[in-house]
Amino acid sequence: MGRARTIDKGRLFHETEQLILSSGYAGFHFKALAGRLGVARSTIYNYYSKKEELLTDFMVHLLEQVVEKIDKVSRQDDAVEGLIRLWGQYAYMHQMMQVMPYIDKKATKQVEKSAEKMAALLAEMRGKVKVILQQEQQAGRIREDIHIDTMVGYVMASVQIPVRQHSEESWVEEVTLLVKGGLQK
Amino acid sequence: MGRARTIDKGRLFHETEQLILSSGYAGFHFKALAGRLGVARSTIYNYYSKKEELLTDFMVHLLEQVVEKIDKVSRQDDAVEGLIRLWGQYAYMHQMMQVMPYIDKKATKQVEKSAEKMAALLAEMRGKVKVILQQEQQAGRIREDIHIDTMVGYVMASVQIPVRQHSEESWVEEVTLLVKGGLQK
DNA sequence: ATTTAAAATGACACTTCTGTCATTATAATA
DNA sequence: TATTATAATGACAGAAGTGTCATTTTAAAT
Repeated sequence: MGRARTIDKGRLFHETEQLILSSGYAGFHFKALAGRLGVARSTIYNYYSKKEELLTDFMVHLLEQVVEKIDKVSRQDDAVEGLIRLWGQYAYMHQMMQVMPYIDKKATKQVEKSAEKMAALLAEMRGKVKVILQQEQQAGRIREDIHIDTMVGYVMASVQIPVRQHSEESWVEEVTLLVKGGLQK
Repeated sequence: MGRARTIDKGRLFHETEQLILSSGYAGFHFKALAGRLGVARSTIYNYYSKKEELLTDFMVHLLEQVVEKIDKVSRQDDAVEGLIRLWGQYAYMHQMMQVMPYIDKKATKQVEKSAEKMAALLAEMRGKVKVILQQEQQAGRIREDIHIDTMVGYVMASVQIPVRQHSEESWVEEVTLLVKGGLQK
C-alpha cells in the first residue's frame, strides 16, 4: 500500500550524470536536478538528504562498473588494446571524476564512507592497470626501462585524447598504436 | 595624487590562480579572494566588476604565455621533448582550463570578448603543436599512418600524466621516451 | 466507499554570494 | 597645513541554493 514512487535510483543516477556532464559541479544542484526529473525539489530529499550523498553514491556505482570491466579486460588476449577500448567507452568517467576534489567529504558520515570507497576503487583501478602492465612486461612485450607508475599514468592519461571526428573504432585503433608504439616510425 | 593602490594585477592573478588550484571553480568567489589578498571584498570591484571578467582576463594572460613558449620550443632541436618539458612546467594550466566550460561567457561584453580570445589561443596552441608534428614528419622522424589530429591529442594528453614521485626532470625524460617510443620494447 | 501508509509538494527560515553606494582613509599637491 | 583626487571600506538589498516540515495527493487494502 501507499503511493507509488515517481522516480527511481536509475533515473536519479542518469540525470545526475547528464547534469554534471552538461553543467559541471557548479551547476549540479537539486533545483536543476528536480527540473530534469520533473518533480519538486523537495521530492529528491526523500531519496538523498544531501547532494554530496547522491553524488558520491553515484560515483561509487560508476567506478564499480569500470573496475569490473577491467577484470574482464585483463583476461583478454591483447590487454592493452582492451584497456584503450574501455577508455573509449567510459571517456566521460574522467570528466565525472574531476568533480571529486570539490566535494565536501565531511558533509555526513555516509558521504565520508562513500568518499573512502571511491578512493579505494580508484586505487584498485590503478592497481589493476599496473598488474596488466607487469604481465605484459613478463611476456616480454613491454619495456622495463621506465618506472612502472609512470607507465600506468601514461596509459590512464590516454583516456583524454579527444576523438570523435572519426569513428570510435578508429579512435581505439589509432590510440592503441600510439600507446604501444609512440610517435616514432 | 590620490591614494595609492594596495593591490595590483600581478597579485590579483597570482591569488586567482592559487585559489582555483586549491578550491576549483566552485570555491572561486570574491569573498575567498579578498581574504587571500587581505582587502575588503568590495575593493576587488574597483578592479573587476565581475568575477568572470577577472577569470577570463587571467586565462588569456596564461594562454598567451604558453603560446609564446611553444614558439620557442618549435625552433628547438628536439621539439617533441621541448613540448613535454613545457607541459611539465605548465601542468597546472590544464587544471585551470577545466573551469572554462562553467564560465558564463555572456556575463558582460568584456567576458564575451575574452572568451573568444581564449578559444582562439587554444586553437592556436593546437595549431602550433600540429605544425611541430608535421615538421617532424617531414624530417622522417614521426609516423604517417595515423591522423595528425589524433597525434596532436596524444601529445596534449601527456600533460596529464601525474608525476612528482621522482624529480620533474626524470618525468620529462620518461614521458618523452613514452610519447616518442610507446610502451613497446 | 473508506481507510491508511507512503510519497510528493509548497512554504518557510536560513545561509552564502553578488553588486552598489555613501562614507571614510590616504597620498600627493598647492 | 589645507585641499583634492583616488582608493578602500562596511552596510545594504537582492538573488540563489539548502534543508525541514506540515499538508496534500495517491495507490492499495479493507
